Amino acid sequence: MTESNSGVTLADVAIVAGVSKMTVSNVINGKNGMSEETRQRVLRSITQCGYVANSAARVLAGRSMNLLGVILPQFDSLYLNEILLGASVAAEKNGFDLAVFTTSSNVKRERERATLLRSLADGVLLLMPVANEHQIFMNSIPVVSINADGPYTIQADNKHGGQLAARHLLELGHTRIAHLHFPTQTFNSNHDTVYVPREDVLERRQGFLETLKLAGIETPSEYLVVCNAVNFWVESAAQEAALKLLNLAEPPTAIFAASDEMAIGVLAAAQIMGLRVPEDLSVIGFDDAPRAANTNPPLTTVRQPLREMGAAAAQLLSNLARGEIPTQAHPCFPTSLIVRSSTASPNKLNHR
Amino acid sequence: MTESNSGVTLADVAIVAGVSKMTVSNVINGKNGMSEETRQRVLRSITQCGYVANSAARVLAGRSMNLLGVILPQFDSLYLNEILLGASVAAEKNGFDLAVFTTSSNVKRERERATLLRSLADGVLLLMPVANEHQIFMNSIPVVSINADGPYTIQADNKHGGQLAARHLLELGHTRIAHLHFPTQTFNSNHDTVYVPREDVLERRQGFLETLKLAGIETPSEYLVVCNAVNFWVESAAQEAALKLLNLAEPPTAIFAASDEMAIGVLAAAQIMGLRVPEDLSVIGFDDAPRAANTNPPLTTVRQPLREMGAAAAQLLSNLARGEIPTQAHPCFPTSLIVRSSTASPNKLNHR
DNA sequence: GCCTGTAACTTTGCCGCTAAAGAAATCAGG
DNA sequence: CCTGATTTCTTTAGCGGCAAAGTTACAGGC
Repeated sequence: MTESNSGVTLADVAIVAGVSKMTVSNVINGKNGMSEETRQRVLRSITQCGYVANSAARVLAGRSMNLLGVILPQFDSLYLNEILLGASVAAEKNGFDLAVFTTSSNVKRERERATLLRSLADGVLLLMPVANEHQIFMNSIPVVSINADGPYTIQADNKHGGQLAARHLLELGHTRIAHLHFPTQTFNSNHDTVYVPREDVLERRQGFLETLKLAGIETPSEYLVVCNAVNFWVESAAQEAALKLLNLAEPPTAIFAASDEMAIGVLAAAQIMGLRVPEDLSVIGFDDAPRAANTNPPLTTVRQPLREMGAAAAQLLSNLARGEIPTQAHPCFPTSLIVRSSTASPNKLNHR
Repeated sequence: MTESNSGVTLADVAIVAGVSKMTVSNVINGKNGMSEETRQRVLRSITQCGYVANSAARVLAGRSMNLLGVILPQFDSLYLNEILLGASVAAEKNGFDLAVFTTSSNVKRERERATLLRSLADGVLLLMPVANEHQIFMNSIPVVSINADGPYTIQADNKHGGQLAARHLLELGHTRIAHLHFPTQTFNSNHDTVYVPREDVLERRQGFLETLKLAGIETPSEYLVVCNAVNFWVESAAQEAALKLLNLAEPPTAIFAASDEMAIGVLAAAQIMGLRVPEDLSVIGFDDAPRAANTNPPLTTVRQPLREMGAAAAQLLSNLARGEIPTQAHPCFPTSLIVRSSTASPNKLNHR
């Protein structure tokens, strides 16, 4: 019934239906100005030819695809996944669909995807970009970032988050507290020279260090470890880093991991070392990813409302795409402490 | 430095550089045939104007974007996530990037996205489609599906998976075994009439039931429950279904859930009922999603190698996109039993 | 019978880019 | 010095749509 449609265009359908291209176009787009008989004939011809519109041509001719683009490095991140979930729900509510592009943290690909979306989407959500892509979108479509810089951003109160973690461990009586964090610049798999500082990482660390300092605790440099998560194997990177920490002459009694995935790596390291959590080692994560509640033991963590933030980003983008001017360009979401079972007072007996 | 680039086209850059559009195009695309001096002048003009190419126009003019499209209902599925992970790695290895589109299980959106990708991507990975979108892609770009029908598919041995689950529970001595499964047709949020049977669900169930039957066990209809996962809240749907099962006059001593997410819902139901797993109730899942190892207790499950399957799909698509003819159009991956701690022999004393 | 209005189309032109063919200038060889 | 090859560009045409303006044909009013 349906014919080959490889190169079927409006023109082909028009010939079959015995009308002009324009009439076919009008039928497809639900305009009126043609007789019911013609409309039916055109519709029949469309099915007969197996016509499918060419989106590139449509876009070029000025139509919107009701698309919000998302650019992110990879899918294997609980953090990004939660944001994505929130964003997709909010986008749908606003009549937009999400088009998600991965870059593998490669500047060239990131740029290509940004270029593509610039002419295709009605707005872009830029997540953990490697380079500064804002100029690509300048004056074309709106861009929203999360926990990063830009004209429109959704922030979590990362500094407060760092403070919460530090305060919690201090209150439990810890004094030897280490911190695993992400690189303070974006990772770039392309060996180019484009790097962007990661404000969220810096602020989180700053809040943490400041709070310890106020309590009179100076954090030694070997207690501050960067987990260089090449290809996003954060868990194993954190595990390795934690093993080194725990083998120090003066090992920490508590570790503040910059993400729940890192914290899971730390839990694994503790198990390898035969340390009980929280008796021998307290572990606190960041994000409150869904898995955090199911770890063994359940993870104490600093929650940032990622779904809400993702939803807020999509909502902001939708508004901007419709030409509305938002009241807030940089909304900041609160972080909060979720106490579960991976933190406790340090076991004095077990100090080695 | 960089000017507004909202409507900057090749023509504008050409005027600034004092050359023709074609020369600018050639510079951008790394062709030769112009003097080094001209090339530099053009490059300078491009930066000066803040020119960014229009992808829609490029595509329309016949360029490939090196894109593999993925169409899926939503992001909140461990199953889809694992596939996505495998696919993105394999796609990158082949020089393609992934463009992932969500449909919210809405036929209209699904069709729109298919239409878009048809003219944009070099191949499409169709995951859990609501309707049969294959004709949209006919003779345009290759399509690969996973655990579904189509000209090219990646399959898991679902039937064998069902058999494995049944056999394992039988060997433990269970005779009252229930099965929670997905709807046997695709879910459609649009209230249209397009439905597609889900072969994977059917085969899984069939393998399960047949094995029980061979052991002389006839499964009563109230032991076969469909979890109608509207909006993909599979966990809570499964929890509810499990509660009903456990409140039957003759409750099952084991439940085979069609996915790990469902199994997690069952675990929650058991906890609510005050039943110990596996002492009072055995639970077996399907998929071997990453979370399965971290549940409480760790979940016995039937593994299907989702990452490998995703990777195989992307690899197959890459080959097809390059015009190669694959040796296998329907590779089938083995399923295997992963025994953890959520299954045990039924506790005779505890039979109520 | 002439003018006006409207329904039902068609024609033209352009969106921004690229492949292919054309043209002008330079250079080598006989 | 003429011819043919080479380099360095330019022109033309077309990808597949859509908006806007143009063209019929026919009905109705004066």
